[in-house]
Amino acid sequence: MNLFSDFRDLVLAETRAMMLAGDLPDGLALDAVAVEPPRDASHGDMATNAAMVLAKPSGKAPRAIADMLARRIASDPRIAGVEVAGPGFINFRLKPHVWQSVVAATLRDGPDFGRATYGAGAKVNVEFVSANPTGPMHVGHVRGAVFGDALARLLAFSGHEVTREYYINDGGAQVDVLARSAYERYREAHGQTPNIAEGLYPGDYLVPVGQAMRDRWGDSLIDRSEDEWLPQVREFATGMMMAMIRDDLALLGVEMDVYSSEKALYGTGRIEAAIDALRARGLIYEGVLDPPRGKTPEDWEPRQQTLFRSTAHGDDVDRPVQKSDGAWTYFAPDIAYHFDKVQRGFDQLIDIFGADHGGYVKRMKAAVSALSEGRVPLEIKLIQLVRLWKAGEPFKMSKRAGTFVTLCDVVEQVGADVTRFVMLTRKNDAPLDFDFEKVLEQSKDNPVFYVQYANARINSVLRKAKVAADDATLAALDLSTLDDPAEIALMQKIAEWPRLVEIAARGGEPHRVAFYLYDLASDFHALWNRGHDDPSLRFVQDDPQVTAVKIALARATGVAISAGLAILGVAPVEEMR
RNA sequence: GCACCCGUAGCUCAGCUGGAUAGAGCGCUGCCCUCCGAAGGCAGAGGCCACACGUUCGAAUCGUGUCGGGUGCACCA
Repeated sequence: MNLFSDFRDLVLAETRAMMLAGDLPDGLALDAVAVEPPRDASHGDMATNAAMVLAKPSGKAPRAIADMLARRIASDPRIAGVEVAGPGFINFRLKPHVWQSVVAATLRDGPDFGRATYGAGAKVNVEFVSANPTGPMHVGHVRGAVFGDALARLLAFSGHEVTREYYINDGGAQVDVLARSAYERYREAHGQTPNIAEGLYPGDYLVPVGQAMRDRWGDSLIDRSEDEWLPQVREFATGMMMAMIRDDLALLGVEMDVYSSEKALYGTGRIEAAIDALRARGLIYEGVLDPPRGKTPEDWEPRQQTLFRSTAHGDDVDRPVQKSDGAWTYFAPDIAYHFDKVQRGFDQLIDIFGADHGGYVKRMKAAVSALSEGRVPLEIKLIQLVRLWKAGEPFKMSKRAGTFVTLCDVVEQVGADVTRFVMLTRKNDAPLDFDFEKVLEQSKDNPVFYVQYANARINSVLRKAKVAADDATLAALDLSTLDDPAEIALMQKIAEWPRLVEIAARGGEPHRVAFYLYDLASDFHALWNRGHDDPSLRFVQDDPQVTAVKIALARATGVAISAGLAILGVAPVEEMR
C-alpha cells in the first residue's frame, strides 16, 4: 500500500467530480497534481498542490479552487482536518487509524512491503562492473559493482524485469599483455627467471596462473615462439581471471545473470552487421577528423578512417570505428554489443561506467539511439571516485609501494555489508570518502551502525517481550492505542517507504534508500528514548496485551528496515557486538 | 579550447516531476542513565543555497552567462 498515492487518487477523484459539477472546466490535465508530505510537519500530514497547478488552466483563483476542493476532501472518513494555506496548498491531517493501518499492512506484506508494480514488467538491462579480465578487482571497481547491484534490486522491487550483465573486454591488446605476463610466470614455474618487462603485469596473482599452465601443458610451451602459444595462453589466462573476478563479486554478494564476451563478437560478422546497420541509415563514411581544438597532440597527422556520424545523434564530433589500418577500434565491438542488447528486446538499457569514461557517454548513446531508431533509451550512470582514508589520513594506492587495495582486502577488513552500505551513502555522481576505520565506528556518525543498531534494539525488545505472536496475529490486533506523537511519527515514516521506493527507482538513485533508513532509524531511536521519561511508551509492558500492540509497531519498523536493507543488499543484524 | 559532473551551515553531505519558515550528522553550548542496550535522545547557536541576469503566481531546484573545483578529450581499451 502507498498512502500517498491513495490520497492522490482521492484528490483526483474529487477534482474530476468538480469538473462534472461544472466547478472546473472539463479536460484539465491532472498529471502535475501531487500529494506529498509537507516540508514542515506542522502543516499537517499531507499536502497537495492541486489548486495551484489547476489555477492557470482553469482560469480560476487558486484559493477559490482550494476552498472548494478542501470541503470535498474533508468529508472523507480518513481525514481529520483540512485547511488551505499559503498560495493555495491544501493541507490535511489524517486520523490516527490511518497510520495504524499502515502498521498492519506492513506486517501483512512482510518482505514485500513497498514492492511496486509501476515498472510493469519492462525489461531492463543493467550492465556494470565490466572490469578488464587482466587481474583481480580493486577498490575502484567496488563502488560500481555495489551501485549496479543495488540499482538492479531497486528496479526489480519496483516491477521491472532486470538482467544484470557483465561485458568482458577480452578482445583488445590488454589480454595479449596478460598472456605474455602469464607466460613469464609459466617459465618461472619451470624454474626459469621470469622477465617481466616494462608494460607487462607484475602482480603475483599471476603466479598461480603460471603454475596452472605448467599443470596443463607441462613444458611443451617452453622455448616456443609467441605466435605458437599466445592464443591458447590468452584464453586460458582470461578464463582464470574471470573465475577470480566472479569470486570477488561473490564476496560482495553480486551475481551476474549474463556474461558477454567482446572477443566472441569477432569473426562472426556481428560487428560488420552492426556497422552495416548504421551504414544503411547513412551514418557511416570515410573521412578525416579534425584535430581537437586548443590542444593538438604533438604527433598529430590526418588519417583517413571509417567514421560513425554520431553528431547526427547528439555527439560533439564523429567517432572512428576503424583504425587507419582497417582494424576495428574498441568502439566498434561495443556498438555491436549494444546492438545485440537492443535486439534481445530490452525496453531500457542502463550502463554503469567509471567517471573517467565520461567522454564515452555521448557516442554510446548516439549509437544506441541510431540502432534502435530512438526506441530504446540508454541511460549511463557515471560513478565518481572513491577517496580512501585510513584514520583521517588520505590513503594513496600504489602498486609499487604495495598499498594496492583489492576488493578482497576491503571485504576482509570491513565486511561486505558495511562496504555495500557505505558505498551507497552518496549519489553516484558525487565523490565518496571511504575511511577504513570510520566505517567500523560504532556511533551515530556511522550510518551503517546507526541503522543496524535500531534493528538490534528491535530484536532485543522482541526477545524480552516474549510475545509469541506471529506477524499476521499482530496485524489483526486493535492498534488504536498507538497514538502518541512519537509513535505516530514513526508510523508516518514507515508509511513513506513505498513512496520512496518509487522515487528512488524512477531516478535510479539507491542512495535515497540509505538516507531513508537513517531517518527511519532516527525516528525509532527517538521513540525509544521517550520511554525514559514516559514508561507508557516502552515496548515491553506489564500487560501482555499492551505489549503485543507495541511489539506490532516494533516489528513493522523491523520489516521496513529489512526491506530497505534488502535493496542495498545488506543483511540486518540481530545483535550488536 | 571543447564536453560532462560538482559548488547548500566551520567540516562531510541530503533536499522527490519548481512550492510554504532550506534539513541531517560531525564540531560547539546546555540538559537526560535506580529506566526495554546512554553504542542513544532532547534543546540551542550556526545559511545572501558560488555569483549575475532570465522564465513565473512561486526558483537551491529550470534556462543563459561568469567564477571556482574535478574528469575526459584523435588509429588506448
